[in-house]
Amino acid sequence: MIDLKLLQKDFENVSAALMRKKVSPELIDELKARNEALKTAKAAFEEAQAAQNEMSRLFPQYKKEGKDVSELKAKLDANKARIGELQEAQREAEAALDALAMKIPNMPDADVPDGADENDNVEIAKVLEPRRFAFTPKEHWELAETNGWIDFERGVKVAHSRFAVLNDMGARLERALINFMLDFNRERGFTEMSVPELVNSRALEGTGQLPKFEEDLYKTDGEDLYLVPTAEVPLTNLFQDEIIPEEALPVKMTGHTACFRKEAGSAGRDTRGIIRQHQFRKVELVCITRADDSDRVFDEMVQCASDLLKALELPHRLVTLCTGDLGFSAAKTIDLEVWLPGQNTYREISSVSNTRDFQARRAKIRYKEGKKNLLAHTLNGSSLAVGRTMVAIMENFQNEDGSIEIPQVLHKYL
RNA sequence: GGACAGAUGGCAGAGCUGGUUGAAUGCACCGGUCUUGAAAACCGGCGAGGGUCAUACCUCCCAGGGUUCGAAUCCCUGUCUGUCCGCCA
Repeated sequence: MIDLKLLQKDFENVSAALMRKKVSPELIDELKARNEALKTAKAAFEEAQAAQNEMSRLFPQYKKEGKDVSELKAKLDANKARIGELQEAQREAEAALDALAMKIPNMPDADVPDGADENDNVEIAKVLEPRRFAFTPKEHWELAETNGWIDFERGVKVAHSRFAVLNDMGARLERALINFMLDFNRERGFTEMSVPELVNSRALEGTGQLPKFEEDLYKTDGEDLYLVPTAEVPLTNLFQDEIIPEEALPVKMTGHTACFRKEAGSAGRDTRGIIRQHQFRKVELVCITRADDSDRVFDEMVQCASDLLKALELPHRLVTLCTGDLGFSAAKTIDLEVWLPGQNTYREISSVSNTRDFQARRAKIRYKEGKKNLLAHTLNGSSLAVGRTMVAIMENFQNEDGSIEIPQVLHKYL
């Protein structure tokens, strides 16, 4: 959630930032008005309550002195009714504000480029030269088929479209990649975690998937549990409602989960292959930092993901997302796009975001600095989407006969 | 799934015959005295959110509702935890 105090104090700049993320001026005005309405309602309610408390305190005194309490009681009864009304009004104001505020995205950082969509993202670096092929490189689904690594039909049979089965070497490669990535991250100081893959709505609100993006989530029937769309949700929310001692920061975690997404709104996109599945595995990085340390940790995470690709000998580029492509919770995001020779293009394989205190305010993640409790900064980044990494390996390491080499670093994992 | 017990500040643990109790006490932690230094001892501080220039003031003793002038304390519902039984990877 954005800082409503800041909105009140520095309306010009906050609204300008929100408008860069395409929040309408009307909505921003409404947010401000509702915030002020709540303040007014709260003041009235608390005033009536203070009066009630004060009068109530007279009660034991009166009794001790043997005085008649009936008049006092009448006054209290009258005020009590008023309190009820004022409380109701306060609650309504609060609910109205909340409903709106929870759907307002984070403010982009000042250095995030303006832009309408992904075409306006800004490339900041290229790492490794794409290999030159003496033949026309094939796309991964063709390679997967000839090598017998992926069974698309049977995935659909047991589940639904956009589900696939990995056979034999495909399954082993997936497992090898997960192990390799987790080890790689661990060596860089990230603590390996294994977390629930079903989470409650409070957690999803904390990281920003709810209330706005419910249609993208798989929900269990009759229970407040959703399948995780990313390990970011359980990992970040591990610290909800906590005040972390300063010396424990930064918290650096890595974990692997399956991720489940309905992909609502992407009908027809990437229907072939395993680029866009309802279920995929991902190794994630999540960090919680002091407010003044998140930029440094952000760079560290980007570097970590890039080095991982480098270790796998996969050419890629780093791209800063423009305001139009930035996610709901992110203040800044750098995508890593891997080169896919079969598709002759770069495709997203990792995405590292700094949400600043946006998620921390929702999930109440704080840290202690001296005597003060401050909102932490939370960051998340894929250490790499495993399925897309397999796609990248297939396409970049293919031979003319359709066989596939395995990157050197994975040999000991297979 | 059945039966019983419980949920209080960072932890432990009182209070639960309803009224300055936001909450005793111990530990931990922070500051100070003492000490060559450390420990011990002693003194002081020490939950969170809102509000205010700062006070005042309001809220929070799992959550929600109720009784009452007044609830951590009584009643109801839910959630979670523990123990025993059943079931099970």
